[in-house]
Amino acid sequence: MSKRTEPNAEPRVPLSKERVLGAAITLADERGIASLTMRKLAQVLGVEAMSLYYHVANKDDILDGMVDAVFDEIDLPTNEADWKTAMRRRAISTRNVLSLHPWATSMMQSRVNPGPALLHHHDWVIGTLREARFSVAMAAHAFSAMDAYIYGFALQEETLPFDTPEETAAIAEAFLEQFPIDEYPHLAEMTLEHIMQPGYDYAEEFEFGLDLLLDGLERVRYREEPESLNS
Amino acid sequence: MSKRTEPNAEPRVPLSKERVLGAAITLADERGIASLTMRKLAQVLGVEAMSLYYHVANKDDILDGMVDAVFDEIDLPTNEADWKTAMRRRAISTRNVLSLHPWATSMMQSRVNPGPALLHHHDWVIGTLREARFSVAMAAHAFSAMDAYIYGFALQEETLPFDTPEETAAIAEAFLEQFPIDEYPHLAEMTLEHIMQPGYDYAEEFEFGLDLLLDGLERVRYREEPESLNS
DNA sequence: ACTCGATTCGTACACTGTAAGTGTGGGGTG
DNA sequence: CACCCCACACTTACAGTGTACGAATCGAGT
Repeated sequence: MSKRTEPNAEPRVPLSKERVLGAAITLADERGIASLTMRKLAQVLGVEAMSLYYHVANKDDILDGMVDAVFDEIDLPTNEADWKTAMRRRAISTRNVLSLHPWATSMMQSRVNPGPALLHHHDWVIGTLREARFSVAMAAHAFSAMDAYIYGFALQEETLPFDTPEETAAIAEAFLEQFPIDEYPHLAEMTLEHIMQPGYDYAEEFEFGLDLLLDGLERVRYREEPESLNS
Repeated sequence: MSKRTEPNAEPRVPLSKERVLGAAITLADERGIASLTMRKLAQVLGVEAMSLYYHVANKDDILDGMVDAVFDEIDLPTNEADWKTAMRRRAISTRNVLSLHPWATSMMQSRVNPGPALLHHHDWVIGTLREARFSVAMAAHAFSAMDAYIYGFALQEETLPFDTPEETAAIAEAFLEQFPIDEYPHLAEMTLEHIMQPGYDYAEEFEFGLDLLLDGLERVRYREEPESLNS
């Protein structure tokens, strides 16, 4: 008791919703979303748990804010003539952001209260498609397809038990020793001949599927109804 | 005290891992994954929480088992001549299964210990692609792209705040009243002209993106390296 | 110096997963 | 028939969670 008026104490930055959200994101990034508890978050901020509730309604409010902050990190290129290039850059930026904040992937779609960054992001995507002469219906289809792929890929990546190519090979090897190879021959083949090969990097898969989708969208761009894709 | 030897009592089915997993899945389906606690699960089974631990190592063990049970529900067509039809049916079945068990989507990729159903599933997918003369590398790309899309779509669908088209329109309307339309004109346009239109059903989006991907894969089927997709 | 609103904190409660130890009842053996 | 045994179920306990409620403290304006 008595750290009252020490002159050289911290400048005593007061708490704020922004500081709380920033600390929450850092904590989730570094220690995982499971470690994000009100008490630990307060500790990081040099404060008691209940103090947070003055700036934040409840934990869900924090999660909503974190998601919107992540949306805000996504790069939305301006003055990009080509819709495909714009979408490609947006997709790649989204994946980069999500791999910086792995906990976010499964939350990005699920938070109920959309924040301003989410709304702006969605508006930008739809607007870019519309300017490229996608019909409203087609833009909706394209948006849905692209984002399903982007978030699905991030979900897979997030939950992969390895981070680097070297780690991948090591885990694949350990995996092969454990399980009955002859029962799963194709899985074994792929593990041996592909995943364990030097230079394999799962992250490179992303652009393959992305370009598949974008090229497909280019083909149906002026179509009103999807109907038959086999031209 | 004293329900000892009542003749007409329940047949006294003993617990088992299968019964525990079954009850866990039912509970998660009906009340949400957040309601799946050891105590509630035990209660459903007419038992105390700690009794579960005789049949199950811990809660993670239950989650692993649930995921594998869900994989087992996915329909893997046999004797299907066409790889594309086989993959299409597998994808649609997966989506159906995931919409029956919404909690599963974000867990399917993340559980660390793969069960037999997961291994068999993956082996079947890779095998089907290999038989269709996809190279190992191409099969890996195709697998990754398809599953990213499937799980990403399920993730979006899971977390949509509405279940039926009518509900969708109602929520979209309520949404429009709340937010500054002129700040997000494209979002507003899509909401008004597309989502709120009678007959709109988000579920129909699935096959659009799926066919985009499958047609794209058909085009690159015999290619060794993805490189340039624009033929 | 005093007050008063803006912040922060202490205590408490219901709920979580699960470690460790205590029964118990039905089937196999004598 | 009595016995025992052990697979199974239960009791108790603990550390950790989010947060309701009310008290304490700070700092700026008079």
